[in-house]
Amino acid sequence: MIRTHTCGELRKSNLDQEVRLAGWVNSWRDHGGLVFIDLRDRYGLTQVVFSPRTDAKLHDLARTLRSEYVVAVRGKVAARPEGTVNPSMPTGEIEIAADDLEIQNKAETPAIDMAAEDSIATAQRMEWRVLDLRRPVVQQRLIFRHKVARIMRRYFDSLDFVDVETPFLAKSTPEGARDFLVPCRLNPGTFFALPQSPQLFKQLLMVAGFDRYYQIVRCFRDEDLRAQRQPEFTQLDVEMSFIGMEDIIGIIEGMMALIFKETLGLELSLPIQRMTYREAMDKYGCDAPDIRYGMNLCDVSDIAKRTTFRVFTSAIESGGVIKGFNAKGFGDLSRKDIDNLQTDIAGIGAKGLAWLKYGDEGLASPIRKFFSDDLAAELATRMNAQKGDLLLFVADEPKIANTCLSFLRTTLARSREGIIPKGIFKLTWVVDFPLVEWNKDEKRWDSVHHPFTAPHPDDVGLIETDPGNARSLGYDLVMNGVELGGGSIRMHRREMQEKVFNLLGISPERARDRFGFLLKNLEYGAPPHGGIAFGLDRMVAMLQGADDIREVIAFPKNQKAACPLTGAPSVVEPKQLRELHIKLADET
RNA sequence: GGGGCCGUAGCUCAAUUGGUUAGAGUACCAGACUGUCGAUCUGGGGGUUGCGGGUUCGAGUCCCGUCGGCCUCGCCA
Repeated sequence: MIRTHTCGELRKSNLDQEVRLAGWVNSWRDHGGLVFIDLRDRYGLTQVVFSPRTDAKLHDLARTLRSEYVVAVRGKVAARPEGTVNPSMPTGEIEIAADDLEIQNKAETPAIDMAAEDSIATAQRMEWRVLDLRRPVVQQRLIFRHKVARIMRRYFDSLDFVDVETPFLAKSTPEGARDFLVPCRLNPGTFFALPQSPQLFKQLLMVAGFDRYYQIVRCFRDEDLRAQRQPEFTQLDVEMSFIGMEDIIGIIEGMMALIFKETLGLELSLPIQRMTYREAMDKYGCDAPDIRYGMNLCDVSDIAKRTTFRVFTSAIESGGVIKGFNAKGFGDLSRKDIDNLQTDIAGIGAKGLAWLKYGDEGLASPIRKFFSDDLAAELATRMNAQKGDLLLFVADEPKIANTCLSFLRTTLARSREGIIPKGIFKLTWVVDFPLVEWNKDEKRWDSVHHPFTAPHPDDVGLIETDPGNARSLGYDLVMNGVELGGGSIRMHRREMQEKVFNLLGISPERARDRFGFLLKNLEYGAPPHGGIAFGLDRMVAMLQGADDIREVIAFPKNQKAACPLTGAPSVVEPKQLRELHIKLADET
């Protein structure tokens, strides 16, 4: 037996036991006489001491130990002498008085600082990910992830959900994100697609009568990356039959409460609050609002209309709105700061940024002269402006105004300590999403959620008369301004599904080609059903206060979707391509 | 595809207005040291300032290009 105990478990109660430990040299302290080694494994650190009095040869060998050597030691658990107890270590009351040492493997000097808490460049860490993963802080994040997944599995199992695996080699559905394609040797010229999600399969499982399904499953999307986005990521996927939105919400709230309780020891107060999509857009300008702090958006079109400021009045005349918010306490921003903000939102499409500061003599700014005193007072009251505040406004079509103001609100809130409370989690459901959204470029209606989302029963009539105002039975769970998961009740009748495909401009032929297997099966006894999918990476990262999901993925990709550790993706042998009947296009 | 930031020792960073031989901490190597635990002390090695070009008497610093990394918008049904 190489080890009898782990490096995290020995205590005073083990005194005088003869033990064997194995692990990596976390640090070494050579006193000429005594040599101290902190031995590390997944479970913790234990100090090993080598004395020349015990065995001179052993002591000499111990002096050659260096960082990250893999060693096995044998020795007796000893109480540390008075005054040398280390209270910051769980094993700090004891040490191993070594009487044997075997160097299992030497190690090159680590390329990254193994002791660093953080602040190692991400690129360095990812290139040396194996060493990085050896660091206890990094290991703990993955272990935390394991615990979350285990809680989910236990929870759904206890509620009679069945874990069913669905194919990775699936059919391409070009309607959504870009697919990763996989050529099929046996069928020249054809390709599988890696699933963007198991959406269609889980619906088919409902038709098949599985009733309650869940899966923790990898999904693939060939889109540009972000800190919150990887080309392959993990979803908790859930689908249920004979239920409505309230059933799903209830089940998920139970799950969230359990996760909070068992991982962080926090009581999540249920039910989780809800807001409509409209309310989210009105107050926060986005569909995933961060409700941990204020500075809510406010429509002041009615006031702006009565000013003599052409930018405002003409925006309203052309169907736009004037929205803004009170950047509490940001009255000390300089002209340059505000110009920078304006530059930022110009990239989103804003034509300008109007502002007023509330100073010693009330509102002041270059545009103050367009406001009568009464109007200025009305504005100040409406926006609860006080001395030291900065009022920011965007005049534009609602979508652009909302996007810009939402950006400004979050940017300013993040720029100063104390605005966003730390260490708290604020959740909200967002419901009553629109069914579809007008795509200006393609001149068509696109699904807000996906093409299988059922319309709100009260709004079915609007599909033909006023699609833009039809609500869906979709719902998102949002935490601290990030969408954790989203789902919907699906259409289980073919006629309704075809009606929506028709609205989306998906012809019967195309629908049959892409989703024929779903449509056909909907005619063979599809139960009412619905579900939800959660971004596991995101959830786990946020629960640990990490803002990059790479922190909770063992081997993540970089921003160019490449694996810095293995070098994937890479070119392949011409022979492989020939077998797949693939010829590369000439490109320079 | 658009916009922005960054690239200096293994790692984290510094280097005045463009000005002498590019520094510090840490890591590494050697020596000293029997109670350290971020050990300490003494000494040492370590650089194509990502790469290429340009401006200049002189470039880590300025300009152009390129490569790499990161952020962001588009995109992500």
